[in-house]
Amino acid sequence: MGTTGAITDASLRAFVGYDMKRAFNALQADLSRTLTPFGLRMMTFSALSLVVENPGLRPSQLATVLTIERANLVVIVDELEQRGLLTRTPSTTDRRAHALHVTDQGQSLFAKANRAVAEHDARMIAGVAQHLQPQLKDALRQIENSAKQDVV
Amino acid sequence: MGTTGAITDASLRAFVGYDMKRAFNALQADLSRTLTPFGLRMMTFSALSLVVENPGLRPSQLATVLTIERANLVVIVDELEQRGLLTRTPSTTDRRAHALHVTDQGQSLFAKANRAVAEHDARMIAGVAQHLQPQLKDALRQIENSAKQDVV
DNA sequence: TTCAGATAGTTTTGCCGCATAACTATTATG
DNA sequence: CATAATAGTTATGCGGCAAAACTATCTGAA
Repeated sequence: MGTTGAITDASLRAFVGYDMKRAFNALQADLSRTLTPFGLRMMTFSALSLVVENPGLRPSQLATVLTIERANLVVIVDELEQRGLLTRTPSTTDRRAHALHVTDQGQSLFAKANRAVAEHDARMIAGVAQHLQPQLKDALRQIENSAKQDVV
Repeated sequence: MGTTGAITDASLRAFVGYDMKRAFNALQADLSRTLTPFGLRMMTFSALSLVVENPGLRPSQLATVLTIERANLVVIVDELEQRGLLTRTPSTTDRRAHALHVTDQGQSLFAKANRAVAEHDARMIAGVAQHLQPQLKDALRQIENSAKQDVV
């Protein structure tokens, strides 16, 4: 067995950051399994969702919302475009820019994937008391804001 | 500017997983800045903390607690050992195994880093109502468990 | 009006986190 | 005692992500 008895991470458990890392890692691993049948990853699913919700979105805007660099978005859009899930058409008003639109095929795949993700998310949060669920989301958004403002 | 008006991610915001990803990413970025002055990353800080708390821990046990593969722990321990923060000594009872111990220098560095991380963590959670903070941690641990059990 | 600076998209490169496979040395077990 | 299991290690590769450098285009101020 071990050294003497049980191993403890009590010191780290004092940090909400540690709890978040563990929860998110476990959730992410499980979500990946949910998305694999659709040929999607977290990032490609999120990108698809945002283009569905914001037709005509430009790549740079999408990168901003996803908080990743434009450079990294290129391969994501490449992948989705090559699979015929979205289109990249030149902008009519700005010849530098492109407009992103989801194809019918992309819409269809997204609808199915979104249902699966919704079910997955429900499973994840099921163990949290109903009345605490909105407060949990509020707390997470508050932490996101605290972390961003802390940059200063 | 944009396409028409504001870009929305309301569809993704319905998922607690999305809120968690964003919160964790922001927190992690900020925590990295906190740890940089100590020459530590999240992973090396966590490893150091666990060895401080569990002297004589074996690498395989450490990997299990950190939920990473033994193979990846090697480089982490290598790094900490080369910096003189911990020692890797042969186990007396099992000639395959090693025992990890933090050096005085490691203890000293960890004490300082731990204080900085504690302050960082306090800033992160400061925006969450005091009475909700323990419930937030409970919820995160519950989600971690839900995600792990969902593998089945 | 023109030209310097900003912006959009892209390519390249590299680091970090993490998984898998394969290997050696040692221990445990049927 | 032979086989299986375990501890540590090395090598390899993928995904997420950042930084730098480049071209094409747009914008704003002298």
